[in-house]
Amino acid sequence: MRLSRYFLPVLRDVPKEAEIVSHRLMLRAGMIRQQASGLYSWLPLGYKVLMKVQKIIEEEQNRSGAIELLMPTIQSADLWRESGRYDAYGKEMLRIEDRHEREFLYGPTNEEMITDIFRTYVKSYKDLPLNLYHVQWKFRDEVRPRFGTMRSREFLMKDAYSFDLTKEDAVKAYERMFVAYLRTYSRMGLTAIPMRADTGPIGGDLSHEWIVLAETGESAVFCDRRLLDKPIPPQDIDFRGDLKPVFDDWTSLYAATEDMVDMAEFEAAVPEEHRVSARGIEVGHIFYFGTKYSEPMKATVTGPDGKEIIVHMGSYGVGPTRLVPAIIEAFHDEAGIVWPVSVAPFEAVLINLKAGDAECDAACTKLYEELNAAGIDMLYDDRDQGAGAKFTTADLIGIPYQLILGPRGLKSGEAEIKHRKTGERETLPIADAVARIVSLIEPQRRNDI
RNA sequence: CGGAGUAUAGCGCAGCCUGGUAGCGCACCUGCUUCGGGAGCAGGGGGUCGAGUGUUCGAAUCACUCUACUCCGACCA
Repeated sequence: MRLSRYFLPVLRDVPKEAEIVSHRLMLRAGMIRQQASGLYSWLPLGYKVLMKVQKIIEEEQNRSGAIELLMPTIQSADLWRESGRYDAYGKEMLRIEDRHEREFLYGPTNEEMITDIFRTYVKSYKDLPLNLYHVQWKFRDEVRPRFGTMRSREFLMKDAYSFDLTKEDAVKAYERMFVAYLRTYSRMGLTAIPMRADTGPIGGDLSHEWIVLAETGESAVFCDRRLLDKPIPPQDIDFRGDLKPVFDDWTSLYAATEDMVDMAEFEAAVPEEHRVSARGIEVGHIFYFGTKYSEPMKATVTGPDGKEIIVHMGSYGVGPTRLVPAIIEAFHDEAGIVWPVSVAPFEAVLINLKAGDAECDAACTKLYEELNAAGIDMLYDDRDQGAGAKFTTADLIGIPYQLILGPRGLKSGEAEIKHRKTGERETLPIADAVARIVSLIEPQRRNDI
């Protein structure tokens, strides 16, 4: 993408409403625009990151055996009356009436709707296990939206729903999602720790919140430091095999949020030198809730013995629109965002230090085309601007690698590569630049971890 | 929902107390010169001062009402 033809409204001044660093940086980097309290437009740069995050989530869901579909944002009130949640949900649910005065709502979650789909089509135990998911906008009318898209009213969420014949099978489904989540966060460069969680209004008795440690986190968390270095299950892990050892390994070490923590238990379970008490951002939540919805909504299958069996369900949520700021909270410095390659809006930026100079333009255009051809997601800063402005923009929007070329380098036949994360700079022959950029980026795409 | 604030150009702000032609920086447009860490000079465009009502000869400024937004707290599958 040529920056001169892109839409990137970066801000020099920080809008005063933004308090936390990710919100400030998302506004300054031209990623989002607030349209009303808790409602945001995703501008091109932000949208690009959001879609990369979504893609990783989808890839890992698919790998684990979950199947993607898409349900509407607007749901019928009748469906929610069946589960009893229409009245129970309260003011957080945005209720809507259509022209025929029928009652609808903007979905805050989709347990009812997916259960309806399931009960319509799935009749035999032979069709289980089944895990259906979608990535769709949700609306929860939060009393106090804040922190930009971290806690917005409209937000994007991947929600998966598992259906199994028995609790034992449902726990296996839970373990598959558990492993998928470990891999999902890891591919985004995040260290997310599963913590025992309260099941809340959704109900059930097995639940984990996924927490990224960050100073600006909304809740206090307590865990064992050894969780931070645990290896992530590999790409070729067998999702049809026994995942209990992985689950047990991760859940054997203490980790709990402030709602669930018992300090005496924490201190007994974790040697002092391994204790971490910090703040964290919730970036996902998974539940097993048994027959809470399947029973009132009559989601049953016929079992091997011909008897009707109520299915056991779980739901598994992760929010791309919250993950983007969470990643920024984890990866930034004084100059701006420092994206991990796997979710960076562009993998590298080519900085033409003297746009308008015929030789510089020609050399940069050639590099740009070669990098595109090599499959690098490139931004080319061809604007007629001073070098300083270009460096500042590149740093702010956090592109992992800056390939810098100007008249001076052109004369000596050398280009420069700046590593955004470390600040390290390397000078190399222009002819080697493309191969070098490729060799830096490819191992960090994390498609293969 | 309790408490505290804010609202003036795209963004950041001054002006308000003490009523009298709406300003500054950045951004934007034109021209020239620049070009390795947010360039310089000159010229230029852009505003129902959040909305309404009132007081007044005259309201961004004073009074009242409303709305939006932010922060702290409570809340947060």
